[in-house]
Amino acid sequence: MPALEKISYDPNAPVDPRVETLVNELIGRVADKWTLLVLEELEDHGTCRFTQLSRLVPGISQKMLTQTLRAMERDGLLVRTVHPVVPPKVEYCLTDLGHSLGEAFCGVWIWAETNLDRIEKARSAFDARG
Amino acid sequence: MPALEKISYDPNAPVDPRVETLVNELIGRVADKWTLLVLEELEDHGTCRFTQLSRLVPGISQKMLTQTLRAMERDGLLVRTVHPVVPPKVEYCLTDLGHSLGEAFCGVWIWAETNLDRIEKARSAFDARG
DNA sequence: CGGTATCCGAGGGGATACTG
DNA sequence: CAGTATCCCCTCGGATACCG
Repeated sequence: MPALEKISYDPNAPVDPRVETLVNELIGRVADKWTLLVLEELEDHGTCRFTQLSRLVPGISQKMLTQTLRAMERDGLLVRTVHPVVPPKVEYCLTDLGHSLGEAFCGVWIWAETNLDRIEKARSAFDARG
Repeated sequence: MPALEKISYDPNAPVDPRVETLVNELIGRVADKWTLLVLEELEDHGTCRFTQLSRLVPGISQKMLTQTLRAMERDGLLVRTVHPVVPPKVEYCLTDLGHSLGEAFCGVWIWAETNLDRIEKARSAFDARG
């Protein structure tokens, strides 16, 4: 497992509480299930079209895909390009900011993969205790 | 900004789709707003009591605090210790697994702090475009 | 193809009251 | 102190139908 501890981050550093609230909101927004799945697919496949994404992201509805893509575009995580042709062609591509978010989430992704078994065992043990 | 790119992670590595689903569910579970805030406070302050946490986590209701702590205990992220005294005294303490999750989320936290301004500008620009 | 509009049910989550 | 129980609102998100 890569050494994440190398990251220098002082949790005791004084942080403006207003900023802290904004950061919490931002993380809440960005740690959304669909956002993460769309982010993953765009990282893996590069530029994608709408229908392509709806096939790649398992279980997402048209509505949620539209909402998720709009929110990500608004946050500057991806760029939406409309090609003026018939039939319509719309492409979605991650920005540098989007890629950097993907990299930031790598640690969590690795953590989840690494500890999946451990957590399932913890759950079984907890449930067994009643 | 620390080099997160040092983390070796091949997104093209073949992953059992069943495992992928479980990982996604796990991340969805763990990336919960209240879970992250409780995790942060326990990292900063060490072992805490129930009422102490309810004061530390801004805006959390008793109900959500109870639910969040139970879920985290079930996942093996923290240990709940009941001291048989009157008045009751219950202490919550992160496990190694809990700490490792906190470290994994460091990258996301730093990303959010680093890019907060950039995202607010992206939003303003998007909203201005109509 | 790439959406928007509308309806609707499940459940997330707050407020309040009560208990060992 | 550290919860549980109840009520209730209100948002999230799926299903369906329609449009440029």
